[in-house]
Amino acid sequence: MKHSVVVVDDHNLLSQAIGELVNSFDEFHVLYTCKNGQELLDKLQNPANIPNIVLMDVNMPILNGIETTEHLYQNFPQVKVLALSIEEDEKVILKMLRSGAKGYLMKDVKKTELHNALLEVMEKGFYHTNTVTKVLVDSLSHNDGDVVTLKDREIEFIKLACTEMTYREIADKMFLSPKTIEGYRNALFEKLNLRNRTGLVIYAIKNKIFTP
Amino acid sequence: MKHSVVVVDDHNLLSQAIGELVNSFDEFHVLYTCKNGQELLDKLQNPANIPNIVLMDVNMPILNGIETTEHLYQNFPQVKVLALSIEEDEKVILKMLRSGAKGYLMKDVKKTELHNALLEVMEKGFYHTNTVTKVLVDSLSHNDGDVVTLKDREIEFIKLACTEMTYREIADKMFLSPKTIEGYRNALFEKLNLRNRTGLVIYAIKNKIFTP
DNA sequence: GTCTGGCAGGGGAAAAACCCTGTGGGCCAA
DNA sequence: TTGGCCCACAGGGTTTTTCCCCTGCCAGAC
Repeated sequence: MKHSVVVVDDHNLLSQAIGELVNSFDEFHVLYTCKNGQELLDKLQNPANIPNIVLMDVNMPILNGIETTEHLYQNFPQVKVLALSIEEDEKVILKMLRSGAKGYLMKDVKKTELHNALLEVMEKGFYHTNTVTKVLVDSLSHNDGDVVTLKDREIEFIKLACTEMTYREIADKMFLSPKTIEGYRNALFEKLNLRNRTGLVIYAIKNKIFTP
Repeated sequence: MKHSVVVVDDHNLLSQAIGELVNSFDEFHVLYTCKNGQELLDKLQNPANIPNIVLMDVNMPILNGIETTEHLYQNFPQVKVLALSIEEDEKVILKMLRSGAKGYLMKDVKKTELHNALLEVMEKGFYHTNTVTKVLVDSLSHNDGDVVTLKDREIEFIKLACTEMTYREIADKMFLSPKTIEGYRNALFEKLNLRNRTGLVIYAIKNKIFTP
């Protein structure tokens, strides 16, 4: 009997196209496709809808790949999740794996590699490309002790610093003295290792505190 | 005889999956797939490789969808380009259409809509979804006269302004006087309607001059 | 010739960046 | 209870950078 696969991706065309691809493999067939995590969880209420493998996009609206994977790991541990993403961001990869994904595929993998991944996941329980393995190894040596945590008020400030407002205007908006704002700024420069406001803006965007 | 289609997308899996989808339509077959615009142009040197339709991703490395479409429009006008993208940005859509694309599909279209689009492009020569039509109509009322064009040297400056360098350091790097750099900055502030460097950084990122 | 555009400078006001000090409230432990 | 400590907040004062206005040179285009 063929192994069942569910594709979760918010882009209709992609989920269908990937589904088509999966169906072309002898050992697998697509049970159904979903547009987001919520839709998948709804479907899984019916035991007949529980697949062997979920091919999950990371970036989705409503319920994203990470949250959904976490939920699956808690409630349907028998389901193997393979993450599928264009993201090469270390943090995202690690988050997915921590959430319980059995593998992480870049969207530019070849058809044969997808086939391989599906086979290996069913057989060994996991599949990791070289890229992902490297990220994992790096994350060990990488001094991950300096996980900077920002306070709510600091984040609020950063967002305002990403506009054309002067610090004086930001101070007014936050009902604080300009001097206090300087304090926030200096603290952030210190702990994020930045030289000036431009650095702060780039940091904010990189870390999705502010989205242009 | 079936109409020939070429898929251009930097993500291997996606191009193959979409190819699979196209092959499932009776009236079409995939000639080959490419990873970027350059690869396509290379292929087209051989007349046997000229397809009826190109399904082109907009975001690609090396030679992007817009430039490639422009080139095709100049040199292979008989080839119909259908843009395929997750981007819903008005500007991008307009750019693609101005470059000569015959249609613009969001990547979340359904299989049947892709089929429709392919059929219509072969028959009528174009295919536009409601979204795209709306953008076109909007672009008429929208004052699109202020299409700001930036010079090469200005773009070079903007990129450096998106770092933590001071203007003096930027001047050194560009082998110019700090005063000249001020000139660039002031000209940009003026024509982009900005107040300060932070505004410039946000502008650069929004318009993909600089990617964090 | 004139005109435009890239380049460069002087001078000055404003903002940003970097010092160091101080207050008052909450919290914890002697 | 009290003294010590941390922390958000705020002020004084100074240097550096940014921002703005106005002028001038020179080469290449018209």
